[in-house]
Amino acid sequence: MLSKKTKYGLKALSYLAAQPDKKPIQISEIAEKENISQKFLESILLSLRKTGFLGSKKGKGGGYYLLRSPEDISMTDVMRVLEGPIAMVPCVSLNFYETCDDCPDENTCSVHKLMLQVRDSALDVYRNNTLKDIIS
Amino acid sequence: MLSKKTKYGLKALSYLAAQPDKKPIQISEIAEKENISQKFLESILLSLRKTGFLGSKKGKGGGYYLLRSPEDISMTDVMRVLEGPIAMVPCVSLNFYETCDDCPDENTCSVHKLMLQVRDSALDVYRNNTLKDIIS
DNA sequence: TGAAAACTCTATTAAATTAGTAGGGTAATA
DNA sequence: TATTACCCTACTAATTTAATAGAGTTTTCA
Repeated sequence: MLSKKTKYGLKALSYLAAQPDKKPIQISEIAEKENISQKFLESILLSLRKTGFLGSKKGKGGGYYLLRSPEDISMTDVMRVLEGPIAMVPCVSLNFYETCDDCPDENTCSVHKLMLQVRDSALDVYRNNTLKDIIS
Repeated sequence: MLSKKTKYGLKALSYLAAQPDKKPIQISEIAEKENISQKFLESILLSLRKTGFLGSKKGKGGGYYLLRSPEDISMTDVMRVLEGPIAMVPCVSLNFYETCDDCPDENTCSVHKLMLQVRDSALDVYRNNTLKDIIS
């Protein structure tokens, strides 16, 4: 299941991408328009800023804004930051790989085999979608 | 993330599918060979029996066995029983559909748009894999 | 220059889910 | 008829999620 954090993060990014210009948008505006708890959204936007997706401006007239164009923001990167691993098991994860302690051999593991395909198909989708693709 | 229930369920089904004949296999044997807590596995096998994947035989020489051939068991059905919805959000689920209470319009929702593709790609994988496919 | 606006950070918590554990009960077979 | 093995209910510890609270800091503009 997609976490609320990811869902809200995607909505916030989409909201910013849909703006006509690059002016900073206040957290309160995004929270209200997208029906998100403001405090929760605060922490999500903060993590998107720390990972290079958003910039922020303090003080009056401040807020958050996209650092790159929507067509340059891949869903692969966004999902990894917000949701974590794309793989459903660590033993097929590209960026968060871990061995299964209960599994003697990955190569003969049926779960491994299936989840590898699921990961690849999900990656395909994320790689073929930028922020621009999902807002139009 | 894939739940342990699903992981163990898949492993148990694979173990049964890999048997040379259709003799009942005891829970204790599967639990030991696949490194699964026996009591936990009990509850998983029970749910697979109730949903028509497994049969069981009581008494001495009893155990669990597949009711259908591995090539007739689709991963789509197995995943829905073990893991639940294949979709990552209820608003794109075929079998467990629910509206989002925070979302005014599905058709313009970027999350909806992305997750629809992810669901379809996952479904493709599950539909193209039977139990036989993942054990060989 | 100072007050308001807006971001930043830490800590806490309530609810839900997961992954088991415990223990008794029931049915079938040799 | 005793043993084997499935069946069922209830409980619980750990983890994660989704906030909530509240204080603090920085920037801007009048």
